[in-house]
Amino acid sequence: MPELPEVETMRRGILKIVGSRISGIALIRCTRRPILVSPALRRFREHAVGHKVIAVDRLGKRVVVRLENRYRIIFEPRMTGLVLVADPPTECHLRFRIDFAGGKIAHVWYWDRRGLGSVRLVSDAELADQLGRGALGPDALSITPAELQERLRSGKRAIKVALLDQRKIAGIGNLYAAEILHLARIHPQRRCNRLRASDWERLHDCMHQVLQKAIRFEGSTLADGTYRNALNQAGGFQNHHRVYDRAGELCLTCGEKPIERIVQAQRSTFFCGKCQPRR
DNA sequence: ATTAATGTTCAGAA
DNA sequence: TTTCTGAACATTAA
Repeated sequence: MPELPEVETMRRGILKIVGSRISGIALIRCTRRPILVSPALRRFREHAVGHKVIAVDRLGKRVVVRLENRYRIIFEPRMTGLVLVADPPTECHLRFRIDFAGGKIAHVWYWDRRGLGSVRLVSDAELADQLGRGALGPDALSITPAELQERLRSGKRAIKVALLDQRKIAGIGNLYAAEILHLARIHPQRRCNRLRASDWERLHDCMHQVLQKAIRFEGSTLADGTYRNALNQAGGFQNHHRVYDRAGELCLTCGEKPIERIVQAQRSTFFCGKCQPRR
């Protein structure tokens, strides 16, 4: 499930489209519900086709393709979406295609098995408006320690749940929340308003370490094998998970207690009771 | 054959 | 204001 490191890997995988001109757009109807409806498709044809890409950015868990005309194409993969430049995992869940003229990359594909994700075209103004309303908090890789503390500290929620709130901080999902809290030695059920300044500092530092390392390994491809990079290759960070999906196995850090699994906000949480003490 | 589980986001409710 | 719940979806495991 693409989180910040996976989406960052997708972004890097299509960086070579910068400077190329979009020559066409194709909607691929692979299931009863298309990823776009026809007004959106018309908008794409009107404002994206014929225009050059000037940058590829990332906003939390979204890939943002910036065009010369102040429009942006936003890929939001959610659970099973992939942004590809070649070889989809299967033909049958291809949803959308962008064609480029005169560059190294001829096509960018959007593939999505479950179809919960989206591809949207928004103007700079619309995006600024959404961000202005606080739809997304600061990105987990650019947020400062002070900002992190300021935005989360007053809440009563468990820190694990708060880290998943994209309006507070953008980019962290279920897997990386578990890994970050384990490295930071913070129990996932500790309430935000009970964390001390030193906890916030450590949390910020560990968040950076975990995310950067995961990006270096091009993200995590779990047992279901869904996540792939833009070249349809598996990531490697799953081999470095210390708690995620390891319930019952001995903690790799202390070697003394088995990893526990609990449910918070209807999602699995994994942690070590010894390395991540309550309080 | 059916049911649960998976995890992200959003709408709507508490 | 903040937090919580259920729905959207497709596929697999039990």
